[in-house]
Amino acid sequence: MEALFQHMERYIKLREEDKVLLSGALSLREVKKKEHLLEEGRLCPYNYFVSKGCCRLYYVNDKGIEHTVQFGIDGWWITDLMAYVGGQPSGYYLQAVETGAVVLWDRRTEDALLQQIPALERYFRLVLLRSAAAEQQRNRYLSDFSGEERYHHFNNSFPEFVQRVPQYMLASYLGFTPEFLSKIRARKA
Amino acid sequence: MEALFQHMERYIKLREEDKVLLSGALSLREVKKKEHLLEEGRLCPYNYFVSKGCCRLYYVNDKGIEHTVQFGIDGWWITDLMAYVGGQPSGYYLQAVETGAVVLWDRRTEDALLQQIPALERYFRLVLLRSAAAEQQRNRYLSDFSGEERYHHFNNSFPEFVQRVPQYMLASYLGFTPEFLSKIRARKA
DNA sequence: CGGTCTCTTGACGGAGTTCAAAGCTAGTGG
DNA sequence: CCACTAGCTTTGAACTCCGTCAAGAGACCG
Repeated sequence: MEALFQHMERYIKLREEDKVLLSGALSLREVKKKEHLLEEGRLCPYNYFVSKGCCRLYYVNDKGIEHTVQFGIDGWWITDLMAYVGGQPSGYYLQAVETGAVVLWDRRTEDALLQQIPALERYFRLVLLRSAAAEQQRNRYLSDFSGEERYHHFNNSFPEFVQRVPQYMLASYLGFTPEFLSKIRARKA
Repeated sequence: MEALFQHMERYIKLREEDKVLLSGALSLREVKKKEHLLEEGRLCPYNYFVSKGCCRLYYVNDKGIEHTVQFGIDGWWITDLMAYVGGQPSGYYLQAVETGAVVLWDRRTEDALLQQIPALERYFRLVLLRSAAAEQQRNRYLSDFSGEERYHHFNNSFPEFVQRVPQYMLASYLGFTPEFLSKIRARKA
């Protein structure tokens, strides 16, 4: 929870009473490695702030193949936005990649909190601005680079992160099969 | 400009004085077909509201191939978010696909306007929420469907829009070459 | 240890690209 | 209002990246 306050204070000022309000309204949830926070077909009234550890958002296509669409590490928000906004059943799974903790932001208490702490409107606007910008960037990498280029680029940009996740998750995030990732690595060695 | 007010009023209430403030701070710009609002290498201190017509955001890769990353029709915001947020030179082009008009939202007057009309924080939060959700959706289509499936899906979803844009733009948006689009169409006929 | 994930390796196949050339369309100026 | 040109679309052949399938080798956890 403290991690969330710190994150918020990078963008807005929080008074002590705001923190009290937030502490009362939000809940911190510990998650074990591989545990699911959301599964396909369920409603998703939450936005998740990764306080500690690492989560991933993925879906399973009709051939049974997993596709990771987002990793969320410490200090990122992550959720199925369509299901969060629209209230329909989700088409995604949200899973803890590592043991850690998330803060649950509940859509059903969102309006009340935003009224009591108007600065949060600004906070979420800025957070969304950055995540939309990141998505735009990711789209560009996915469409412009070859699989091998994406791997090397990602590997150079986040060398420590690559060690933290299994290769099949990384492959599905980078948009190719685990077999192909294995072949890239064999070439480079 | 009136189109923008209507869009804002779908999410928040605007007082007459707010509209006066906005009218003074924002500018409406007419654009001719094929005209560029932003070019690679330039700064991008604007967010663009498409008031009438259709714009597209694209980049050119090192082989000289254009990739359309977003279409913005009436009632959508469109810009290079990285360059807008970060203030670096843009890596994108923003071009009018049809003759029309856009409203320019200037980052340099953003803070002042948001202070004078706090409800706008909420408006932009909700707009960004929806556009981030749309990007998440688009990512899924791009990674999970074959080129041919994407074409048919898009064609069924937006049959009237497909008529409005040249095929090479559509192909680059759907993630394949104009030649391939031509072959899909030949198969179906 | 034993079983279940995870990673590697190789042969084959297919979706989509590249290159080149020809046909078509639409905008522009005379 | 027609003719010309530049840009857009079509078509085909060769090629490539990467997926699929299958089988085996590690690696991790109870």
